[in-house]
Amino acid sequence: MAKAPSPTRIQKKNRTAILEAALEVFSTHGFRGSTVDQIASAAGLSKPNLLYYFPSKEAIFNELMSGLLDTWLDPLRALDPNGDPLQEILSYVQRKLQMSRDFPRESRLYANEIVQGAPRLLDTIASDLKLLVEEKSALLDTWMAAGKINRTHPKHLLFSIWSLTQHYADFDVQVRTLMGDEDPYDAAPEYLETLYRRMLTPPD
Amino acid sequence: MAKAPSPTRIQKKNRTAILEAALEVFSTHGFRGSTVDQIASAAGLSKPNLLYYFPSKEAIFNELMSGLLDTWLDPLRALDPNGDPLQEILSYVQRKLQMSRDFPRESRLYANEIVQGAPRLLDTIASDLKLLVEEKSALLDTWMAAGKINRTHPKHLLFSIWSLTQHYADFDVQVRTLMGDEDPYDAAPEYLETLYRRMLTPPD
DNA sequence: CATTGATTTGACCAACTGGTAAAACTCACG
DNA sequence: CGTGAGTTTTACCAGTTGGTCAAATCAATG
Repeated sequence: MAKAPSPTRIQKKNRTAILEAALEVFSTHGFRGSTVDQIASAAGLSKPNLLYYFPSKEAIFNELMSGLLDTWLDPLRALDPNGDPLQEILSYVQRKLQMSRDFPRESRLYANEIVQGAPRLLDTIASDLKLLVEEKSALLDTWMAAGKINRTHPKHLLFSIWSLTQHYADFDVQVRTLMGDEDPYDAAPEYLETLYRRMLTPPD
Repeated sequence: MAKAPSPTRIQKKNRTAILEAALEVFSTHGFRGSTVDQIASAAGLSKPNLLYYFPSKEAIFNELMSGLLDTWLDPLRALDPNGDPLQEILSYVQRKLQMSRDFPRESRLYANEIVQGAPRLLDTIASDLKLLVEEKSALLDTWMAAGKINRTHPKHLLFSIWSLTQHYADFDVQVRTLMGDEDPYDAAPEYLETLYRRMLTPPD
C-alpha cells in the first residue's frame, strides 16, 4: 500500500526541520492561528518548498499529532499492575512532570487542541485514550479494593495527575511570571510527591 | 476623561449581545482563530454593524478580558485572614470549582490566552495578579507557620487549586468523553475536598 | 409628521492565506 | 561532463479577513 521510495538525505533533513518548526509554531498559536509561511520560515524554507514535502497545513498538523500522542501516553501505559501501588502512582506523577519540563511545547500543542474542543482529535480520544483509561482505572480500582491505596474516584485521580503536571507546561508563562526568579520545577516534584502521598497512603 | 453620552437602549442591548457572542466564539477558537464575521452573526448583526459598536476585533477581546479577570479573581480575594484556615481553603476550592461549572467559556477563554503565551494579557498578570498572589501567599505562610495547616509551598498550592478546578472546564471535552454518562461534577467536589483535606490537615 | 441623530446596510479594499504551476536550479551518478 | 531525478524559486490565484465609507433606513422628539 504505502510506497517507501527510500527518502533522500535532504528529504529526511527537511521533513524533520518542518516538523520541529511546526511544533514550535502550532504550540504557540494553535492550528488556526498558525500560517504555513510562519512554519516555512521557521524551518528555513520557502512556502512552496515546504508544500513540496507536505501536501497541506493539515497534513503537517496530523503527522505531528499522531507522533506526539504515542509518546504522550507512554508513562500511563507503564503503570505496572505488579509494582507497589503507591510507588507506581508516585513514579507516574514524576514521569509526567518530567515530560512537562522536557516537552512543554508538546503539552501546549495538546492543550490548545483540547481547549478548543479537540476537533481534529476527538476520535483518538474516544477510542485509544478511552481504552487505556478504562484499563488503568480498573487497575487503580483493584489496588483500592485491596486496601493498598486510599479509596477514591480512579478517573478523577488520573485527571488530577494530568492536570497538575501539565499545568507547569501549559500555563508556563503565568507560573513563571508569578514565581519570579524561582524555577517552578525546583519545588514541584516535592509538592506533588507530598500531595499524592498524603492523598493515597492508607491509614496506619 | 471618558465621555459617557448615556447609552441608548439599542446600544446597551447590542453591546451585550456582541460580548456574549464574542465570549462564545473566542473561547472556542482563540483570538486568531475567531473572525469578526463569526462574532457578528452569532450576535445577530452584520459585520459593519458590529464594527459600529466596537472599533476593532481586538477592542472586543480586550473589553471581554478585562471584564472577565475581575470576577475571575474574586474567590481568591475572598480568602479571609480571619476565617478558619482549612475551611477557608476548602471553600475557595469549591467556589473555584463552581465557577468552572458555571462559567466554562470564561475559563477556556483565559486558558486559550495563557497557553498561547498571554500576548494580550501579560501586563495584567505581572501586575494585578502577581500582587494578589503575593498577598495571599503570605497569608498562607502565616497559617502554615502557626501550624493551622501543613507546611508546603504556598504558590504551588495555589497553582494546584487553579489547575485542578479549571481542568474540568478547560479539558471538558476530554473529561466528558472519558467519563461517558457520568457527570464529572458529581464526584469532583468530594474528590477535591478529600484531596486538600488530606494534604493540609496537620497531624493532630 | 418632519427632522435630526442613531442605526444598519451594501459595496468595496488592501492585506493575508493556503495552495498551484511551471520554470530554474542542484546534485549524484554513470 | 552530461543527464535526469530531486529540489527550490518565482509568479500567481482564488478565497478569506479586518476594516472603511457613503448611502439608506430607523426612531424619537418637537
